[in-house]
Amino acid sequence: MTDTESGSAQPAPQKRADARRNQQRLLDAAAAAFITSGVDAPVRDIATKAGVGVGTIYRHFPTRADLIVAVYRHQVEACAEAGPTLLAESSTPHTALARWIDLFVDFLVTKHGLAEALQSDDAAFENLHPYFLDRLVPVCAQLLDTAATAGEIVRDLDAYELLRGVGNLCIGAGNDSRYDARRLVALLIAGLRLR
Amino acid sequence: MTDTESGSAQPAPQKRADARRNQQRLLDAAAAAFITSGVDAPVRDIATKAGVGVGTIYRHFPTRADLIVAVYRHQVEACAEAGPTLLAESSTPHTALARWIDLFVDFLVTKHGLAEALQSDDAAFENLHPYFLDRLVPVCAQLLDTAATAGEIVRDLDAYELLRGVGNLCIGAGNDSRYDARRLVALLIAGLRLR
DNA sequence: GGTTAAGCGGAACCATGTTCCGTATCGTCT
DNA sequence: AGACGATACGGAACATGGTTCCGCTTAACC
Repeated sequence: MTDTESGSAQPAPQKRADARRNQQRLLDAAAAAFITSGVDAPVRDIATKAGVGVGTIYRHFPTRADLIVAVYRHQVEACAEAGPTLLAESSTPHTALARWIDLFVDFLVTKHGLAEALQSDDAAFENLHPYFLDRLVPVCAQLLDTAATAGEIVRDLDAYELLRGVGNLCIGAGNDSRYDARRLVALLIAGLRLR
Repeated sequence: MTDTESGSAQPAPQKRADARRNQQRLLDAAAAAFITSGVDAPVRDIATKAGVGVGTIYRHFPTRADLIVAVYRHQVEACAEAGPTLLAESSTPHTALARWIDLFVDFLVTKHGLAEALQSDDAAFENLHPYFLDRLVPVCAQLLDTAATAGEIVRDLDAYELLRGVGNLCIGAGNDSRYDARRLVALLIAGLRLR
């Protein structure tokens, strides 16, 4: 699926074996660290866990966002691909939209601190926006548009704004039993409905 | 209103003049710094702007939250007091609720980074939650309860959750013209309505 | 085995928050 | 006025975490 190896022509000079090995170790260590300490686990910790020096982490993943993207790429892809599927399988476009948003929320609340990072304007996370947005906004837009065309929801909200809103609502879910992000997201989606 | 001076008895030994002067300077400098650099403006910057040493800032405001609270206390009070007033003046409880939430949103989006800080689990901001919540949750609860009793909105959402949700939605407003927190908050409030 | 460039490690540097203590100043008492 | 103790001050020193850089290692190829 990705553009690594077996590509069209020459531009893949095949990295050295130790480089590939270290990259994998870093991904594993980062995934583990993200679970225990959240997505802003100290760089040194991740490097130590992977048994490499800090320099190596920066060589493979220049910014923290690159590392996060690499770790979660599969899941984001899965979420993106679920959009059309749900649209085909659900009884109404609004149902599909609601279910898809559920997937998105699940993804965010299970990754400690990811929602925060996504909204943060910290330079380290800057590349996170483009990646998530490029991949998910079109999917969400299609769901919104289909539902709007079916006359189920209001028209004047674009996918970007909705995704950011949902992402924002997910901030701090998980840390606080009195706050249930899913319920608020559900209210937001309910607010979209035409009455 | 506050419990400073002219109190009941002995426990106010009257601070030294330079201490009071520095405290005021710090408040002014912090207010200015918060506008230009957000609520996490570097401690040293604020101290320099106020013409004092960093030690002085910590003596007067042990945590950043204390400083933020001191700077914005008036406005939080005003917001809290507006609750009953709106309830008395508005045509319906739901209108009062919507207007009050508007005030709250206005407050948050005009203070660069305050919404972020409010939701952050950073230890430095820990005292921010109690203050805001103690002051505003009861007000919001009364608005919610009145509207629910009037049969205008759903019952199963408590004030804490709503305020956190609205606070979350305000994160990053102001930095991004494509994201309009007010619109999403309005949708959320719309989602509360019984239909 | 010899050569070379990709890759590595981690010391060093920078930015920030936080603590601590020697010194300066205030307020008061004589 | 002068002295004295308590209060408050400043900023150096320390802690933490991100980021850079360069001398050394080693995989890959001849």
